[in-house]
Amino acid sequence: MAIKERKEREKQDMRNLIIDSATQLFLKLGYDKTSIRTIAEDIEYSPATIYLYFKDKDEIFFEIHENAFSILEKLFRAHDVIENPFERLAAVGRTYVQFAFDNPDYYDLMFIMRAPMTQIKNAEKWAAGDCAFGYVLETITECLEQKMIKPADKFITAISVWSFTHGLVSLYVRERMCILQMEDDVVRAMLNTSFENFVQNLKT
Amino acid sequence: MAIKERKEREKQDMRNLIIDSATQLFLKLGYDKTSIRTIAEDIEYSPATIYLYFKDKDEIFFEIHENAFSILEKLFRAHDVIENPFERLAAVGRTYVQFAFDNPDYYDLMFIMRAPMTQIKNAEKWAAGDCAFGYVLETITECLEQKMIKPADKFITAISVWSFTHGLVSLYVRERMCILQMEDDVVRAMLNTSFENFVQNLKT
DNA sequence: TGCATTTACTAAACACTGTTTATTATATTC
DNA sequence: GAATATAATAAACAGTGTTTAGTAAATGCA
Repeated sequence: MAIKERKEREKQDMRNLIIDSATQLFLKLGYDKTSIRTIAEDIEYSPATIYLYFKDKDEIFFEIHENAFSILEKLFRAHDVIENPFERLAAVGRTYVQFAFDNPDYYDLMFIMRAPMTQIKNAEKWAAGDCAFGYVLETITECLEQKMIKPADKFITAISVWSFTHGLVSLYVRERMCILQMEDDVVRAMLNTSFENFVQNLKT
Repeated sequence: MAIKERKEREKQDMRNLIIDSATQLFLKLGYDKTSIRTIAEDIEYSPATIYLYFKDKDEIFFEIHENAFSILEKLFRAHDVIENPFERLAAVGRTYVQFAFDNPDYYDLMFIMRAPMTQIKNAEKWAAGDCAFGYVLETITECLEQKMIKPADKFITAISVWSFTHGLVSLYVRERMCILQMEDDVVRAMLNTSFENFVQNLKT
């Protein structure tokens, strides 16, 4: 009975079709304008069909959120070749900032929006976030072992690095950097400078 | 003709009634569940009446957002008495973090949500934000003049201080600190420690 | 092959949302 | 007292996420 397997494949194909359409619409129109009806129209199915493959809208956006994390993780992994852990940490940070500038909608979904997080409420783990944070944590641990950055608890340091970088880009993404009354590229340059200063200050 | 003035007063009273109701509902039920209809029911008027006093929902929340800033500003001003600018900066930062912990909904509206910012799109200024950021900027300028913190551009330093602090609390408010898998009060303690470390590292 | 059952899908509805329009009742002016 | 201006609203519009009941096709079994 290969029918069961074919059905399984078709079910997965349909999920992919929905996710692909939702992702494309999300990046083009933003979260609010990507409604179940918009997706349904795009894939030429009725809105109700989508609910046969996903529990609710949040579940769709959790999947997009996970895909975005896998993109970021690949960008992180590209720095595995950097031997010096401090240089690797700096490179990962720059990649994080650049990713947010290049993909503000993905960044928003990954680190700011509430929508995808409702899926993890009182659940075991946030695997995708764990993976990205874990990468930073490992690199920081190496830096501490080799006494390349100021001695401190590794968790405190990881939280600090992440918070600082997230603060920079999230204030930008959510348009609070307008208080600077500066051109967009000037603001970005300042954020980059700010990040470089921060990283240098981590040094022993 | 004192009628015009009375009408003006009545118009302002009605605006206050709407804002007070909206604020109370927002703090109790959150942004999403505070609908125009909910507010209308609460003040015992029809939904359409609200539109005679406010352009749209965003305008209501912009006003709440401004009130929240005036609360934060008062808390900031309480530190005016601290002579040492570095100690003042540290105190303001602690107040900022505490404010976010105590009023997560206000904090969200002030620094994370898009809703109130649509009112300032391509406009002259974000007065409330300017005021709070200005206070930090002034304090940092004093610190730099008295060579109490590491020499750097005052804007870069202000952005850094704000970003770091915002990063800490916004990751907490938007529930990303769940990756730590720790009790809520432990997380808060770590965020406080992280902040104290950061402030100490600013020192010359 | 023919019939029963399961699966896949959808039209329509439900309960909401922000917002606008046409209408009515009240207050003010002349 | 009649004409005008103001204040408030009922009802509708165009959306939203989601559920329910019903249909048509594919599958399992005799």
